[in-house]
Amino acid sequence: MEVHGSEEMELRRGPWTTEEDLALMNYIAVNGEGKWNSLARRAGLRRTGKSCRLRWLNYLRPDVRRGNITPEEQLLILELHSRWGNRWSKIARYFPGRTDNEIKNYWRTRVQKHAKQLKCDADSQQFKDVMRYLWMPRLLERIGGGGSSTSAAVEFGVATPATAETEAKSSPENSTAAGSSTTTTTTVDSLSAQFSPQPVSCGLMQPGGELWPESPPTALDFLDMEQMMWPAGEDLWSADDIWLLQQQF
DNA sequence: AAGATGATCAACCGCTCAGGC
DNA sequence: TGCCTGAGCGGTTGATCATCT
Repeated sequence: MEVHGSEEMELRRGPWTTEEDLALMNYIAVNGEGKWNSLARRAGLRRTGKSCRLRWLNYLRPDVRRGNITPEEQLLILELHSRWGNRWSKIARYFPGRTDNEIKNYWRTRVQKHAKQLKCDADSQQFKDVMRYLWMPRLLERIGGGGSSTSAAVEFGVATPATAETEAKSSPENSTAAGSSTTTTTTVDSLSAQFSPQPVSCGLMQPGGELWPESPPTALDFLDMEQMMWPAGEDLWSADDIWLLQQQF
């Protein structure tokens, strides 16, 4: 799409062409990234610096990972979002090769879709309970390949389907922010340990006083296991699931 | 077969912040 | 101190594709 205006303001918008991609990649390969506005001019691109930066970071970078979000990644997204909210870039640091845009899109399309199906807000406590007591245990089952989900749940600090109902009914307060934080801490700790046996400090403090890892160096190896890929088109929730959940709201 | 509807995701926009002058 | 620029973040939009009727 062309933008009308003076010669110097003849900026392009919309989808990038192959030629533009090549020009950007070639320029960065030779000159490196940064100073995006001048980079755009020197590379001969009629794009804003912002647009070039976004295209590079979200699409052209060689280490960008594309494809389905794995159950492990979904689990970690749920955990980290419950902790930090919509801090997408912060969350994305735990997913080597994934962009904040991709994680944000996943959340908006998949997670918020389920909240909508349940007729509740994705930020509501009700939905957080569903994620904690139903969604995450199911993801753990997937990760465990249908094996011992209970032991996996203990390891990851997530309620199993069998225990969740009892716990939720007997003690609703357990799912308050304070109650969740204990479980969440354990879960993120465990996930971080799983993904990053030798974490690199980034200066962020966990509640326990230990430093968070900055980027999990072994996560890519773990997450790249093809057998862990989420089957295309398969959804976590069946129509029956939705109906049953709706009865509880 | 065709139009309607929904889902996905690339790209844009507005805003904030940091650093240099 | 204030202004400018670069960089980054989160929210939103719109094009495209898939599915449904």
